[in-house]
Formats: sequence, C-alpha cells, structure tokens
Amino acid sequence: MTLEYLGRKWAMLILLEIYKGGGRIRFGELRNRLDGITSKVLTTRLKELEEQGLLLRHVDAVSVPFKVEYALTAPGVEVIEIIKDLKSWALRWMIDNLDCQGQDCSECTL
Amino acid sequence: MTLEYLGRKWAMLILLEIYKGGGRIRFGELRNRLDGITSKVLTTRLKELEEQGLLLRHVDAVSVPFKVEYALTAPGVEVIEIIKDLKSWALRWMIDNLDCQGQDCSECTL
DNA sequence: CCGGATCCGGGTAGATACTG
DNA sequence: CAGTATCTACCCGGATCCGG
Repeated sequence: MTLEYLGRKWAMLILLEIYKGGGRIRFGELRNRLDGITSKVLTTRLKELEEQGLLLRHVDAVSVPFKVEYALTAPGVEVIEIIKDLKSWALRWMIDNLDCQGQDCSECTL
Repeated sequence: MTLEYLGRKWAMLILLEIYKGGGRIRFGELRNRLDGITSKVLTTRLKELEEQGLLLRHVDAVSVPFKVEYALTAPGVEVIEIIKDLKSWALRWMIDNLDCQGQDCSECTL
C-alpha cells in the first residue's frame, strides 16, 4: 500500500529533494541536504522507493571515486505535485511550520 | 510535522471513512468499516488527529448507551482531496491496488 | 451494550558507530 | 563516497478490563 512507504519518515522529503536537484542527485548530496538523516535510513528509503518504481539507481563505476545517482521516474515526478499540495495544505492551515513564509522554504519539514 | 501523524498506519483511511460517512461518524461504526483495526489503534489515531485539528470529538452523554461522534474540521475536509489525489495517483500507476477498478472501491487500502 | 484504558509481546524503524 | 553492522526504542496488534 502506498502509504506504507510514502508515509515513512523522510520518504517524501527525499523525493522532494531529488526533485529540487533537477530530478537526479547523488547519494552524498542528498544526505547533505536532508539535515539530520542518517546513511542507513537514507539507503533504506531509497531502496524502498526504487522497489516501488518511484526512482531509479544509476551507478557510475568508472569515475573515481565512483558515483551513484538517484533519479525520479515518471510516477515519481507525478507524486511530487501531491506532496507539494500536502505541504501547501499544511502551511495554509498553519498546523505546523509556523515560522515558514513560503511553500519552497527549505526549512519546511513537511 | 504533518507526516508524523498523517503517515501513521490507518490515519488517512480513518479520515477517508469519516468523509464517506458524511463527515461525521460514531466510534463503533468507524471500527466496523475499517476492517482489521483494533479499538486501541483507532482511539490513538483519533486522539492524534483531534490534537492536530483535523477532527472534533462530540460526546452525547445523555442517550443510553451514550454516543461519541467524530467529525471532520475544515482542514480535515480539505486534506481529503489530497488523500484522494494520492489514491488516484497510486491507482493510475498501478503500483498497488491492482485488483481495484475505481477510486472509490472500498477494498482499496491506500 | 458502547467507547475506551491498560498491560504485554514481537517486529521494525531509526540512531550511533564502523567499513570496502 | 556510498553504504553496512549493531543496538535500542517505540509502534502496532492482541487480550483483557473498566465506567456509564
């Protein structure tokens, strides 16, 4: 079921961050942008999201140090809109994120 | 954060079921409709959602046996649309709910 | 009977370190 | 750089009990 993985901690934030990075991002970059996330959780979430078909893992074994990039799939891009709606809703009702001014504020933690 | 309570198991399904019941429903009725949920989990989720301002608890202590009804607040009604979008998206990509034909199928577990 | 509260047990998610 | 390994906490579910 969708919420079993989308509702998990960090999942939507990860998708949102990949989206902000242009739909494709490296592991380390992702970890840097998501303040407070640990490698293990990030790896786990990425694996789940990949299994669900929301993103794809690309390995570049040639370059040194080697790169691993994660990219949104078509369904992954579509769900971004819903995540934005959810964020927008949360801000509109000021249930949380009280200090935030705009929907794209990087401090918003959904 | 929003997902801390919306992402919890049963939370969105509870909201959706209250909505289907006309925006207001009794505890027992809700439990009957949500196949497999226990009283404990239902109580917990309802309390959390009430604290977040998504629904209101109305107690009718007069009638015997007394009634307790839960009703969606304005934010609660609004978030329903997003939940529907999420469900619709999940169905469109057939990530799960493969047996389901329409968005309002009661078997869909999001 | 209705709407919970309470206690207990297992599984899993997440934090803290360490590694190829 | 991109992950594992281990350890702990807490969430979920079942059973039982309670107050009106």
